[in-house]
Amino acid sequence: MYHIAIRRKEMVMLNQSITHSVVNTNAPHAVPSPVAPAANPFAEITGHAGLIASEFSYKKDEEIYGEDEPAEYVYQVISGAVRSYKLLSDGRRQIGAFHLPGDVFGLEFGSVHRLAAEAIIDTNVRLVKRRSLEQAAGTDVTIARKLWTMTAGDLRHAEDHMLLLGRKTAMERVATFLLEMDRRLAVAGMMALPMCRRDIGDYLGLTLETVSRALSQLHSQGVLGFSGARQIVLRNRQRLRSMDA
Amino acid sequence: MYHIAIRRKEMVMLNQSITHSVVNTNAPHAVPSPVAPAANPFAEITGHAGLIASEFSYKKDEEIYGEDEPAEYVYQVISGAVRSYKLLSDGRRQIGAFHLPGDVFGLEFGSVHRLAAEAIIDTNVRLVKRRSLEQAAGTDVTIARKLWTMTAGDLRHAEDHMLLLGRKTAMERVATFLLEMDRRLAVAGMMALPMCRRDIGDYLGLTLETVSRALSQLHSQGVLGFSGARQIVLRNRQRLRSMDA
DNA sequence: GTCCCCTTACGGACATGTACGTAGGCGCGG
DNA sequence: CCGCGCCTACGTACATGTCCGTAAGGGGAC
Repeated sequence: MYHIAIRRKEMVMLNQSITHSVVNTNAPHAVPSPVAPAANPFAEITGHAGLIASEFSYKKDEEIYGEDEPAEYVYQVISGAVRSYKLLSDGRRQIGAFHLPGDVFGLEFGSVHRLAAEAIIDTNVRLVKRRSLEQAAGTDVTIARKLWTMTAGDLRHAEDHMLLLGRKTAMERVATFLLEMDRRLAVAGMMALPMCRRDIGDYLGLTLETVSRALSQLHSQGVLGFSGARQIVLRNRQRLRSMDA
Repeated sequence: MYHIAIRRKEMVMLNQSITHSVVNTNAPHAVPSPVAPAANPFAEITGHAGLIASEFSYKKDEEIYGEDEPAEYVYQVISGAVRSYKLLSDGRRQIGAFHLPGDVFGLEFGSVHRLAAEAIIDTNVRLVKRRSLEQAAGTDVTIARKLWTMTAGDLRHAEDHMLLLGRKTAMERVATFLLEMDRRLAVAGMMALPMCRRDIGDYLGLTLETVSRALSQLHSQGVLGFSGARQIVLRNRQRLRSMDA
């Protein structure tokens, strides 16, 4: 099951490479990109180097790549959401990052992916071959710098997240999470979370029950409001910031 | 106190820059470098770009740079040990990494240090100006690639550490720590830890007491032996690996 | 010899895990 | 088009456990 999904992806992507389409609108579920080209690191890179970018779609909970799989492509979320995670042998999971529209993910320095990636909801991505990027970086300092920038951005997030996982209380973690998501995906003061409580827990190093309890407590204190479990309005960001250690 | 220490460092480093000494043996506590030039990322870079590398010394517990301070220099440990950490407002601390002889630290993509750094014991470092590295990277793709490599290495460690902090038990964390230190600083099957139990705890997201309890338990099980609290011999690495989730 | 660090014991707190009740979404059938 | 029922996800309560915090004693390093 695992391997079948991979195999299918590779075949389609091969076709896309053969057609050399800059944007393959024949890809299943392809949609127009809502990402502004000006603020788009992918566009900057492909523009500079004339790289071929394809598009692809993943259904909810579909694996994009596995841990320790060869890193053939670098991805950018067009629409939807992606989780990057590591697993322990008994199934315990740590989500290292959520990737939202505009985010680049799957960029590796080495030859394999250090984390696995799955679509949280139906997701469209743009992708380029890692080899192409590496080659371009070998001759163009601007590209090389861009790759460094993106890895450094991931490192910054990881450093902040280590502090959260190692030293923050459950309530502080949830407050941090809400402020991060508010910053990254709030529209008109409201955010529509794509991920379930378990994903949030595995991101924050908590159980889904602890996340649920913390959110309920914040709700009863009037710090946030719900419109369904995943539609959240922050009513008191200052209060939330003061909770975030 | 905090600012006085910084001021003194900056003044001495300024002198070193003025003298343009490649290796300033007049720096306090300077010692010959035990780092092999061939496997030395600093030597690779400075060799390529003809950068000026100075040396400097820090006493036990001395601050090397603070969180959010301008990142003027990039460092390499010659001898001793360094901890990089973040603090919460109430003093809770998360150590993100230990830097041992040969390790490069303090490399930032942005203009400020995202973590603070302190000498764990008396420590000698080699350092180069960040601006020089950036300039060299702007013209030399090899340098640019090297910088990316180092940041990517830090990211890999951070990703592994997020899994530890978010999902491993106390015993698993200590087992992971012991195997990491064994790999990085064991000589003749024995390791001499430079850091105290509190540092270990703040690295692993535990208290020093929990670390102590775990080590005692491993000792009573014959997995490790002590020659003083910080001299440890691993007697059963396989057993330890099986404990590391 | 002195001091700091480490160890160890005990009580307690926070988060967990289990269990169960509930609500909302979706498909199916009418 | 509407209503029903199933299913997944979410909320809540209680018992448990792991880890923490305090405190006191011991040992090694300088």
